[in-house]
Amino acid sequence: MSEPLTVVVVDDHAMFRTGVKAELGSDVSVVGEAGDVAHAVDVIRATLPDVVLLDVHLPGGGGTEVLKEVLKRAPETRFLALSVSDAAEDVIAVIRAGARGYVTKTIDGPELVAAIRRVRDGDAVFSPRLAGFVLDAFAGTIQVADVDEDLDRLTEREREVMRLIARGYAYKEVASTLFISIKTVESHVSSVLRKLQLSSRYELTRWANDRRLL
Amino acid sequence: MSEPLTVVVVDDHAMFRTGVKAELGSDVSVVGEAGDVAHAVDVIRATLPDVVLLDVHLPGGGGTEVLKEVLKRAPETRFLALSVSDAAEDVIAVIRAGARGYVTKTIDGPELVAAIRRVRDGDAVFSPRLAGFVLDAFAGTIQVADVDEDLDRLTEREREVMRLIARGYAYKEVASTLFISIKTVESHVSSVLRKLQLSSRYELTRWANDRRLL
DNA sequence: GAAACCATCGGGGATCACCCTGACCGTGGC
DNA sequence: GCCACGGTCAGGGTGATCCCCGATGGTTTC
Repeated sequence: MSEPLTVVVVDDHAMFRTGVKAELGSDVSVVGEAGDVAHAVDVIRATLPDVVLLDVHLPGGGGTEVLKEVLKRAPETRFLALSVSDAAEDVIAVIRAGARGYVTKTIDGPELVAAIRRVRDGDAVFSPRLAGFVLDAFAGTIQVADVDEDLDRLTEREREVMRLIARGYAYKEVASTLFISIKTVESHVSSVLRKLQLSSRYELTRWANDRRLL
Repeated sequence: MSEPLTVVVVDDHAMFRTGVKAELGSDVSVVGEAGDVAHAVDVIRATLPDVVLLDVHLPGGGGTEVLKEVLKRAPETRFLALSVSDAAEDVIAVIRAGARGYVTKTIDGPELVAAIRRVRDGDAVFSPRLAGFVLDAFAGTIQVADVDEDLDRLTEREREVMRLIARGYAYKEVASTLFISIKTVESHVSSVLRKLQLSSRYELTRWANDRRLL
């Protein structure tokens, strides 16, 4: 297992880059480094490393800019985000942009080497606590809290009707599905729209879709 | 660290459930088990375990049904999916439904105990190879390919109109936003619906929403 | 037992969504 | 010069949506 593992380190603090290189030791070969977005893109394109260690907060647009630019041309490039931040929005943004992992800078040398190897092998690597953010965002559970405030103000019947309307059923289809008259459907829809402060069923579709109620 | 760790095992094979219980040993207390969706929901509601071990393929609707039902009433329940399948769609479906982890049945006892603990503590747990699926789906890279085929057939103006319509704007709102007449909007909407083979703006809203075009 | 909801309906009407046919103009290709 | 296409618009139609007014019967709350 002594394939040369090549890495580019992108971070705006030179001292930190030096520290990373020292910690990585002889198992990993740092073939390039950069301190801002433009240089990072150039260096990565020139060296084509196995893995890019990428700081999230970077002058010139942030780490996501580097991801976008590089992946446009070389989509197989693998990125491991390395940041002091453990804020959900940072993690989610960089994963959305295509990073294959995210670890905080509290990580030690051997752990970082292991993480780099796993990213190189196609795995995804996360500090345990961070993985939760990603999955929450993915499953949409983050927004669930404020859904209920609105959603709870609907009666059971209104929710039923709302679900069908949001799915695109016409009033008369809802009516025959629920064995009630069209007029009753209209009346429920009116209540739903009023309670949710929406003005049309199209907004309702979007509302429900955003909250994955379909 | 000897808090009682309670678990419910849901799997349609009784023999497998027995095997899991034996493997888990004394560190974990199996407070309930079930072999189909309905029983699973009842048992989980009755026992409120720390973690539910959930098979993906289950008679009566599949594991996602259990997730939906239980999370509706008890959103804090934590699920660890346990399956023979490592297919991307299975993994993604169950994560979307709210599972906090996914491991294959090739896992051994101690690993499973460790995974259960981590899920209980709020972490997300994945077999390394599977994490990639989740992140790919999250970053939207899976669907990008077939979006463009349909989307590219729309003209620039049609795309503009489509975006506004899908957001829930009425025809006349789109008209005044784009400084064109309602009739022109109608005409573009017709083209969009025809080209995308959709039959109403509700479907359009969902189509755009699924592809994150909003 | 009144008050406050909820679910169920109706009439009537204004507006909107969607479709069809047909039209005009400008750009670009052949 | 003709033709195809994209963007603009019109008339006219049908059915759907949404709101206004109302009504009835049932439950729960005080």
